[in-house]
Amino acid sequence: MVSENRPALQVDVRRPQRADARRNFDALLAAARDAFATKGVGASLEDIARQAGVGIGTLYRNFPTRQDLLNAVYFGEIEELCIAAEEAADLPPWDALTTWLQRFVGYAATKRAIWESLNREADSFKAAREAMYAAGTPLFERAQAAGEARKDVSFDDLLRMVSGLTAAGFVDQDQRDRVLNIALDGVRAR
Amino acid sequence: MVSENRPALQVDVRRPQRADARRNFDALLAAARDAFATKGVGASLEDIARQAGVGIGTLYRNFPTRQDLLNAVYFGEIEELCIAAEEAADLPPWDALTTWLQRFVGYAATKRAIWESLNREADSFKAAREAMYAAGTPLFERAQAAGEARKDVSFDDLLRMVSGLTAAGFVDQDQRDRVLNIALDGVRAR
DNA sequence: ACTATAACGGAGGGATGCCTCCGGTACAAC
DNA sequence: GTTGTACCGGAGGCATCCCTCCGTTATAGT
Repeated sequence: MVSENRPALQVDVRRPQRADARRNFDALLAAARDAFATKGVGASLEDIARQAGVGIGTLYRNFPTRQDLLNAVYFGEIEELCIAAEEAADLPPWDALTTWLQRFVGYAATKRAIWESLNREADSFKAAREAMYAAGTPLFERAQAAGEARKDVSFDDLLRMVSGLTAAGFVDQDQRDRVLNIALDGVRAR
Repeated sequence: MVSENRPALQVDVRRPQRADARRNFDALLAAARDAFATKGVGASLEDIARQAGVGIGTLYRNFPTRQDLLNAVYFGEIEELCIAAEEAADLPPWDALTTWLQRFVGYAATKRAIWESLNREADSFKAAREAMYAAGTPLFERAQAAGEARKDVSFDDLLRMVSGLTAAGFVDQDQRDRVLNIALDGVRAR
C-alpha cells in the first residue's frame, strides 16, 4: 500500500559536500528541531547555533532565513507523517486514524509549527500542510464511511483540535493522552 | 445563591487618586488585556504603553513588574469568572457547567495566561488559579453526581482541555465553538 | 490665581537577537 | 606534503526590549 512515487516535498536546502560541513548541518537540524519544539518558531537562532556547537555564520550559510531552517525541520517531519499515513491504511478504520494521530502528536516541532501557523498564510507552510492533509484525509473519510467517526466534523476540525490539545500544558504525558482520548471520544460516532 | 462575602483576590496594585492618573491606569489595563490576549504574556511592555498613549515610565510607576500588570488583568477576569460560577449554579448541572466554560472561553487574556502558565509555579498565579478552581469544581462535580459528566475525568483535565482548545488557531468562531462542543461531548457520560 | 506635589514621559544604559562580512581554518585531492 | 578552496566562526552594526532616573507638566486644594 506504500506508493513509491509520492512526490517529495520540495526542500531547496542542500546538504553540503564536505564531511565536517555535513556534521554541522545535521547538528543544526537536530538543535533546531529541539528548539522549535520547545520554544516555538520564535526560538533564538543564536541559541540554536550554540546548541549545535557551531558559529552563527554557519547556521546562516546553511539556512539563509529562519523559514529555510523551519522548512527543513518541518518538511522532514511532514514527509514522515505522509509515509505513516500510508502504512496505517492497512489497519481497521478507526485504529488507522488514531494510530496516525498518535504519530502526529509525536512530532513535536511539527505540531507546534502547525499550531502557530494554522491560520497564517505563509506560502511555504501551505504546501507542506496540503501534503499532510492529503495524507490524513483518506484515513478520516474512511472512518466516517465505516460509521465510526461523526459526519458533522471535518478533517480540519479534527487536526486543529488535536494540535491545540497537544500544544497545551499538561501535568504529564498520561494526562495529555487521557485528555486526547476524551476529545477523540467526542469525534466517535454514537 | 450569590454570596457577598467571597474574599476578594488580593491585588496590591492601587488605582491612583488623580483624575488624569486614573485615566492612564485604565488605558494601560485595557491595552494590556488586549496585548496579552493577542501576543501572550510576553507582549512588549513598550508596545502596551504606546497603545495606551502613555510613556513607558507611567506604565512602570503603576505596575513595577510585568507580573503586576499581568495580575491586574488576570485577577480581574478571574474574579468575574468566580462570580459567573455562582450565577450559573442555578441552572441544570450540565448547562451550568457549559455556560461557565463558555464564559471562561470568552476571557481571552485569562485563557491565554492559563494556557501559558498552567504548569509553571509562579506564586501569584497559584492563588488566582486556586480561586478559579474553587469556583468551577463544584459545577463540575455536580454534573458528575447527576450522571451527566464522566467520572474518570478531573476538573483539571477539563480545564486544560478547554484552554488548549481555545488557544489554538481556528478559521472562525464557528469552528472554535464546533470543536469545543465535540470535545465536550467526549466528557459527557454515555 | 497660586503653589505643592503627584504624575508624566522619554532619554539612555544594558541585554539580547538578527544578520553580514571577512580573516582564518581544515578538508580533500593530488 | 602541498595547495586550492569550501567552510568556519565570531566581531560588529542595527534593531528591539527592559527598566531607571530625573527634568518637566498638570492637577487639586486653598
